[in-house]
Amino acid sequence: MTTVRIPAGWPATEEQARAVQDELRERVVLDEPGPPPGTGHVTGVDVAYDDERDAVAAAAVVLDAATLAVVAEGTAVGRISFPYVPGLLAFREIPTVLAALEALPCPPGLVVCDGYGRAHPRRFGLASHLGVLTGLPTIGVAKNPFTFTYDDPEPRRGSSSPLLAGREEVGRALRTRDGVKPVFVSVGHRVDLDTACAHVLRLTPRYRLPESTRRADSLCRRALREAVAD
DNA sequence: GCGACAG
DNA sequence: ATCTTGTCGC
Repeated sequence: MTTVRIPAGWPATEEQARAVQDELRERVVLDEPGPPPGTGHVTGVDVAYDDERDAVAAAAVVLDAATLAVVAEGTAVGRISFPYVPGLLAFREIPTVLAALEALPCPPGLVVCDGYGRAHPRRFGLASHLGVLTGLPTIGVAKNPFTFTYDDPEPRRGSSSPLLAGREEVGRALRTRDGVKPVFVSVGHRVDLDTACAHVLRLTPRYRLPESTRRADSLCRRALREAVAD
């Protein structure tokens, strides 16, 4: 496991952070379909916090996209780099997530983030930001609709409805299990929305949340416990 | 002006 | 995110 330092020049204020988003947003690529579902690698990333001890841990778990078997894992720990501010989540999560990705022994393929990509007040959520910084294809899968609106999708797994910012479709409410609350999918970088949803359905053969994020979630919690223990 | 608000 | 046991249900 690697230890991260907060990058030099990392934004210190909300105003600076928003300015970074406005600049990097220009580099998002939205006109690529993305990797074909069921092929190559899919990597889940997630972060856990101990605000009390100013500690953060991130995990990246690489799955074989066809079998969902774990291929590789990477973790990183560090100090909290930014407070939680809705719309600025990336500045809290990205330094440690980048280090966890760099700790991997193999290419991550598609990266699945816990949160949003295009479904964001300035259309530049965590998944978009991570995609631009790494050049990797990324998508966001969130558990809540944030400030956006949607009509409840049909009850069957696989049905979906637009996630709307006014009249603009910024993502999709996607039912991954029969009769269970949908997840909220949006594109990050170099993936289109239909392909993103197809990936999420392949990643949810059993549970509401993608296998990638479930695995990353348990790994980063374990990494945080172990980091705080010594 | 006052909430609401990804993790 | 995180604090947290048992419990209802498939």
